[in-house]
Order: sequence, then structure tokens, then C-alpha cells
Amino acid sequence: MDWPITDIARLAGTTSRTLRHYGDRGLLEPSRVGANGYRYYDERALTRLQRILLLRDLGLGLPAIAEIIDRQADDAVALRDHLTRLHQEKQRLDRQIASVEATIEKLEGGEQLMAEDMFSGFDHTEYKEEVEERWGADAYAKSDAWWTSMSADEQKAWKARVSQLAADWSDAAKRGIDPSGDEARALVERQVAWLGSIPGTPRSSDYYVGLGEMYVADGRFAKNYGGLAGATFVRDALAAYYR
Amino acid sequence: MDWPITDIARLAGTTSRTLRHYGDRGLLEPSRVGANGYRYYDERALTRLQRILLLRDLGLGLPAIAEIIDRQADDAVALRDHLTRLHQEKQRLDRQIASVEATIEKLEGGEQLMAEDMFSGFDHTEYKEEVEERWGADAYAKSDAWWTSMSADEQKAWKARVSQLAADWSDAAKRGIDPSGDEARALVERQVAWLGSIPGTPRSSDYYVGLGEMYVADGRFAKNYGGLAGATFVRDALAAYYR
DNA sequence: GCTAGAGGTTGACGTAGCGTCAATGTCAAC
DNA sequence: GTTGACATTGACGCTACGTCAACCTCTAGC
Repeated sequence: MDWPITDIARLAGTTSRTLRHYGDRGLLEPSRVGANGYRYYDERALTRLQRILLLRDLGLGLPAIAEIIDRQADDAVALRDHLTRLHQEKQRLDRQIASVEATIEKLEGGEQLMAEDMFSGFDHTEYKEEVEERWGADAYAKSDAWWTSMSADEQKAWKARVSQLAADWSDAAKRGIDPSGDEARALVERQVAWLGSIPGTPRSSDYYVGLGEMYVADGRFAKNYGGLAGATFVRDALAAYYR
Repeated sequence: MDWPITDIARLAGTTSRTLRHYGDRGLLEPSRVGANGYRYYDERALTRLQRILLLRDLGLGLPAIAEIIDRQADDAVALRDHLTRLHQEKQRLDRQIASVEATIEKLEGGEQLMAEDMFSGFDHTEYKEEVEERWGADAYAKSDAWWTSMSADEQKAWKARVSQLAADWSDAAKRGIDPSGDEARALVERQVAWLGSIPGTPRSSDYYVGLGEMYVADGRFAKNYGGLAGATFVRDALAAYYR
């Protein structure tokens, strides 16, 4: 007693293409194949199919399903294993959702987040108290959400870029090049590009020139750009660029 | 002022392969291509890359990213749109997690859930009160989680299979065939296969024979199998099969 | 016996976003 | 001149099938 492929597909709520695919993958063979090549499935095959579909609906991949069914692996163990992956996936999703929400708020807040972002690129936790003091605990939390939503590699890449830029500035300052020369202009462009990669940063020249003043005024920035001389050089280069 | 492909890749925390891929997709062209075919990227390209990677990390696909950047679509609108999808995905995950957890408990609970599953295949909500009365509110909640974790199509397919089986039983009973004949045996096999597709269902013949008695004893089952005569026929067929 | 129509078969391409060879050219350094 | 690092352009691989395409097969009606 068996039925042709479409009947079985209808009974199980799937398609004949899927059944053929399972046949190709060795996951579910027809119980009988006619002389004309037609596939027929019996009750046993249908039962097996139901199990396959059940496990598939739980999110398992075909190799994992084959493992469970053919090697008689323990369903509960395999499912618990799968559950762990589902939870991880969920956490990843949660982080991503938080990150997207934070970004949307940034975009809507406009300039409000600029200084906060300035800190984000550097050590980040180093300025926690000050950020909270100036812009509130909420601002720090948002910044933190954005930062922590990045993977370790991404954070590393980000920091690498920031420190590379800073090092180049410092080097240029030490070599005593012309702050209004071509090399300095190139550095300014990199600096602006970096700032521009952060959503919510204003694009006006006033902002960048003002930033240069801030680098000189605030010792912590000076430290990043090779001392006060470096910060001064950055300021001059920015000013020359936008003059 | 530009840099070769690997430098840009390192600066942005990605790979040269990815940059070439973006070039192929028209998402990010090199600012300059040497006579030897080497790709070079300038500050503008790097900025664009940073933006691409940022959006990518937020989970957007490459076409969506191109849409935002090239057509100057509104970032916030696109992201809110994306956020909706993320929430949907999360809900799907939550349902799947609940479903897997319910299944694990079923597998571990063994036979305890069998009668509950019997109801699941039918209308489900129709028996809510009785299920809660017999097996507790918790049991109903679990059953509900399993059932509602299925997509509408899956539920339809499931119900279709159940009613098809029931209709075939009813038809066979009306035609007055032999409950111990081949046709009846085939129906029994389908019935057993259906029950077997539910994890946690016992496989003993005693269980199936007892089930036949229950079909006769309980009017609601009789209704599904074409009246009392139908239920009686099912019971007899099951008994004959396992005798 | 013929024909239409429904349903079966085996390829083979498409999907998202690159990773990963493979075969080969280029450039800086020793 | 050679070596080693880095560049290029194909092209396959991965998940689980959907979707043609080209070509049989079976059933039913005339």
C-alpha cells in the first residue's frame, strides 16, 4: 500500500520538489520506484517524513535531522543543543535591535550626540563619569549600547583606525611640516572622513574648526595627538583647510 | 591620495575579497584603478565603505544599503523599516524556542502527553477547558505553544491530513467493508503513522487498541469518524490489526 | 485509437554574501 | 634574478529548496 508523490506531499503539507530533494540527499527514499521512474511512498515513509518535517519546523538543518533519525541520536539531546543555538541567535538579535534603535535615536537627535561620539572612538569607558555628568546617564547608556553592539573585531578595527590617524597626526607634527600644505590637507581629509563615518555628525566647516580648538583646550585630546604641539598642529591644519 | 585594497580593508576591518565583491555589485567602486588593474581607494571611498559596513552590521542587505546610500533614502525611515523586520524575526525565534522547549519536555515526559496530543490534532481550542481540568492549565499552555508555533500553512496541512484520514475511515465504514480486511489494515497503518508523527506517543499495540475503545466511548471522537458506526468500525479495525 | 490534460521524470539555474582555491601577473627587496 | 607578499580574474561552495525547461506517462473522454 503506497501513494504517488503528490498525494504524500499533500498529506504532509509539503511539495513534491521537497520530497525529491530529500531523496537526493538520502534523507527519505521512496518505498518503491515504478518501472517508469515514478516514486511511491508507503506509511513508513510518511511517518519518517512527518518526523523530518517536525524537526525541520523546529529549525534543525537537514544534516542534523539525518543525524537524529538515522543514527538514532537522542532527540532531546540534539534539541537541547539546538536550543542553545537558538538562544544565542536571539541574543544576537536583541543586541542588533538595541543597536538599530540607538542609531535611529541618534539620527533623529542630530547634533546632540556629536561630542558623545567623540568619546566613543577613544577608550569609551574612560570618560563614563564625565559623559554622564554632561549629557546624563541615558546618553552614556546609548553610547554604550552602540559601542558594545559591535563585535570585538569591529571594535578593534575602529580603534585601529582611530589610533592610526592619531599616530599620523603626531608624526606629521613632529616632522614640522606645513599645517597648510598638501600632506596636512590629506590628514584633514582623513580626519573628516573618520568623523563623517559616525551617523549624526554635522558636516559644517564651523564644526570642524571648533573641534580643532577643543583639541587644544582639552588635555585628553592633546594626549591622543602627540601632546599639546600635536593638538595645536591639528587645530592649525583644520583652520587652514577651511579658511 | 589613496591606498591599495588591503590597507583599506584593514582600516575598515574587513577583507579585500569583500571590497572586490562590493565593486562587482556596484556598491563601492575604487576611486582609481591602476594600469595593472590594481584597485585604489581614497578617503571618500573609505567613508562610503564605513557607512556600508555600519549599515551591514545593523543587519541590512546589500541592496537595501545601496538604496539608502545612492538614492539618498532616509536612513531613519529605512532603519525603522528594518527594525520591524527584526522584531518579527525575534518573535519567530521566540515561538520556535517555546516550541523546542515544549518538545523537549514532551520527550522527557514520555507518555504523559499522549491524550493531550490527541486533542491537538483536532480543533484544539474546543477542548481547552477539559484539557485544563484533566491535565492542568500548564498542560494546555504547552499544547497551545506547540500548536501555535506552527505556521498557518502547517496547521492547515495538519488539519487537512487529520480530516482526510477521518473522512476515509467514515467512507470505509459506510461501505461496510471488512474491518479485518486489507483496506481496513491500510487505514490502520495510516492512523498509526499519523499518531506516530507526534513525539511522545507510545508505540505499543495496547495503546492503539485502547484508543479504539476510547473512540467509541467518547462521542466527540465518534463525530469525527462518521458517527458511532464509524467509531466502532475504527475500533474493530484496530483490534483486528493487533490481534 | 487518439488527444487533451494532469502529473511524473531528470537536469540546471537562482538565491546572499562572501570564503576559498586556482592560475597567473606585479612589485619591492635582497 | 629570485623570492615573497600582494594583486587580478574566474569559478565553485554553502542552505533548502523554487522555478523553469524539455520530455515521458497515465487517465479519461470521444
